[in-house]
Amino acid sequence: MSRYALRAAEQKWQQTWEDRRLFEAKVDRTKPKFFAMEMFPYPSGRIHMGHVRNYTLGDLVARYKRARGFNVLHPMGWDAFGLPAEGAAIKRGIHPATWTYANIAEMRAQLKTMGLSLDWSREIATCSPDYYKHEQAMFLDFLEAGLVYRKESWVNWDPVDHTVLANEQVIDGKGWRSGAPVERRKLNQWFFKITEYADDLLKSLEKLDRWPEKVRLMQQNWIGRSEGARVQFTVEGRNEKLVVYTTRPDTLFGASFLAIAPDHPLADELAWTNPSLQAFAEECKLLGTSEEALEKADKKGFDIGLRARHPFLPDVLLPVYVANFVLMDYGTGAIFGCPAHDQRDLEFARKYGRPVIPVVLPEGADPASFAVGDEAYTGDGTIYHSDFLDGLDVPTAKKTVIDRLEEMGVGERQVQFRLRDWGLSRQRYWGCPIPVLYAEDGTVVPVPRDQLPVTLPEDVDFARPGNPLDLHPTWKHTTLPDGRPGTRETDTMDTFVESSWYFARYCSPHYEDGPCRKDEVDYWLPVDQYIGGVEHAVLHLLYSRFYARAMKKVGYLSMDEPFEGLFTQGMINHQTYQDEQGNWLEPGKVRKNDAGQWVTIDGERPVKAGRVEKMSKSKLNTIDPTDIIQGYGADTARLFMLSDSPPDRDLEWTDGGIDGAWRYLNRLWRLVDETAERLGPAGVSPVDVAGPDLELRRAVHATIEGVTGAIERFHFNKAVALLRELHNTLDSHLKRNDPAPAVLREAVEILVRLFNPMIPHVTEEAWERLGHDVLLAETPWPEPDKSLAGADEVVLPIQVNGRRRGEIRVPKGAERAIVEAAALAEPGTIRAMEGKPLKKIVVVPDKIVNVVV
RNA sequence: GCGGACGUGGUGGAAUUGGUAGACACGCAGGAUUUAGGUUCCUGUGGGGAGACCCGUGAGGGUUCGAGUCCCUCCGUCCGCACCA
Repeated sequence: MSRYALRAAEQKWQQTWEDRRLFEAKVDRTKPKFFAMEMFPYPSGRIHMGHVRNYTLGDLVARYKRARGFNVLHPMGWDAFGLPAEGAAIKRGIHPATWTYANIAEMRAQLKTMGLSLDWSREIATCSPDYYKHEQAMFLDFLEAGLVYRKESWVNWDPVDHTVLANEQVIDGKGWRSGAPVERRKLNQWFFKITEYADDLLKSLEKLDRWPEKVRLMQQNWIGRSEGARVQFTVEGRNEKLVVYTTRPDTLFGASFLAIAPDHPLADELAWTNPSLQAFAEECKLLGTSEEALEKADKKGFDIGLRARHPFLPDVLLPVYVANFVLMDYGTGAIFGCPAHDQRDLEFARKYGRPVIPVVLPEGADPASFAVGDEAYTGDGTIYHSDFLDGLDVPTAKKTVIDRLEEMGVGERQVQFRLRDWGLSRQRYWGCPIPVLYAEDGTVVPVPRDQLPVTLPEDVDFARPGNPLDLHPTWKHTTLPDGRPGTRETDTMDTFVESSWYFARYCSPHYEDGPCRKDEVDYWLPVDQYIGGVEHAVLHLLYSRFYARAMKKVGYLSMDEPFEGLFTQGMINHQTYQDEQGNWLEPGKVRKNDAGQWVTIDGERPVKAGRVEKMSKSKLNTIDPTDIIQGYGADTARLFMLSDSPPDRDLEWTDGGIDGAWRYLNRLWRLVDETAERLGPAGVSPVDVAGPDLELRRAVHATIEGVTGAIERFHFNKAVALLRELHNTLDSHLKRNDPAPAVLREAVEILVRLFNPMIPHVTEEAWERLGHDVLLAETPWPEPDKSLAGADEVVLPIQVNGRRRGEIRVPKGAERAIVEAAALAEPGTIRAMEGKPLKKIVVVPDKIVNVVV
């Protein structure tokens, strides 16, 4: 069978599956359901290797579960809103919709060549009004339920993309797409109240036992729960109190100053009359928030002249600073500084000459001489210098001091989260319009439901910078329900909103009357296995968990956690190449010369082979999946993706690897083709075999068990290895003797069946060649014959003092005395014992024997 | 700085609860078939030694009859978070 015949076979089977609507899912309460889902792609134009890996993994799971008798839902769609479409519009003068739908068509065709067991009848595109009208309706539901609100706030402004970014989208102080340093701006923004669920989102992580530990930890850190207290300070000459947040109220007696954020309301107010304070605050805001900047940044403060009274020490007045290291959006935007027990406070105190008063005495330290040097003491110990707290340990002191603050009415216990509400407003065109209107006085008026969807205008000018919706001459001007003139909200939603509920839409993708049909989502959800990249560990995966809760609250869903099982795949890497000038070179433009050195393919210029890195356009180390599928077939690409590297680890793309997969497919086909005539009739199981045939049968059934277990545990590389091992075993049987036809048929068929979820085309072709009428895709997963599970005899390694010296063959489950005798009689044992007396003999039944002398 | 993961041949990687380290591949070497080869087949392939054997899972120590696996110290690589009070 040539490679072109293989390509033809792939098309044939893809057509057959489609014609028979094999993968279209329906509710069937007689079967257990299984919802297999991979992260849907952004329609950028072409699929890349990351998609191939993702969908190969998901398809293996879906096909395997189907064979195991599950009613499988395995859908696909398009995360179709997003900024690149506007980029294309600006650059090439194409409307974002045109560009997006053309990309979808292209990528759908590419995906179809992979032979995925997808239910294409459920395909969705989030940029379609059929999708986003439900998103708008849900927005109004959330608004009524108090889960969405609007407020003026400081936002992360991306000066290149001209839009606001969520905190999650700011990486090292830079926009996650543009890479431009983010600026701070004050704008009216819509927010999802994700913090309302902060506690639940955190606690429920424990129940997600089929999620990677790493992802749960990242979310835990992101939500960032801390327990502490709010403490009020009275400020001399002012009426209102200054409230600080602290997790160390036990160190209150060590306080030597207060500090507030540069954008704290008090700082803002004083800056009006104090130009140098204003200058200082401006300087702080300009300071980058990048890693390096923070590393180098000095602790800086500005004494604003106010004095705050210590709540327990009426004689102590603490100076109030504006400090560059205090953040407005965490806690209250104000802190008390206790230099002895906090490193930042210490640096600040040393610089501005504030006293350092230790109040926690480390165990074993001398209270008379203990002093803090360059490092603050943050450990446990005994409280001292602290009046009514003296002698307590740290946890008890925290409790005691908060109780006292509460009694005095100057503070309270407070749980604080690092998580902030999800700002969803984006000043962009290609997104879901936020369905609200504004009266002339600024009052918010929800768009009446019978006016949904609010669709995007098509005649848009992308040439001018800024929000095209806002710049549109007429679109935003409209009439309020009561007849007064009004304007539309011109911001669109963050594109993470669409991906936060698409799993629910898949359950009833054509339902008109709401985002999802209750009976359908109740049957299919939650997603049993979700597969995608770890880069979404906090963004998408946290938003979706919030959204499921919100949808439950307004009555659409019955569950909280959308993804019961999560698997995060590794990246695809490839070697990088550079010429002498440092220009990146494509893999196809370099080769190894006879001396084994890398050179350019033409001019013999030397090439520097660099690190193996994630495939990226900028480093030109990408391989186009379509080229591989055209040249070697989808099964080859799929087998390569599953071989060798565990799916959660990075995979290095190599030509050798793809050749290896290709050669194996041919070897598998050859086995089927060459033995097909010698097999017994289909459907007859071998019985009462002995000798080599029995051994072969045992290997076959052990492989069924091994492969099944490996797939269940996502050890796909192991599953491939076990199958190749069985193939090797079968080959050696074929060479040494002639297996009985029924035994040979069983071995070949099991090999083909176990390989089917990985390489569905060639195995389907093989199944037909083996004389079956029923499609392999409709054939159940094989069951191992338990009676073949164990051999009668086992080979036991014999160790002497922990070193392997020989082996014995004994009946399985042999008595200890027999095993010991055989072990001690083994020539290798006798030699290694060197006549020394036996001290001890350890026998692990059917495993190992260790003789100790 | 904080949190986490990992470290096994030339390479990717195997090794249920501690029980024959290197499965399965890639690569390499030698051989066979072929007009040819992105072909197939055979043999070998952790290091040392002619050999019985010795040494080997980042380094060092420990527990154990037995450690890649468990404990301690150190080194290195990668990932996430980062002035979060």
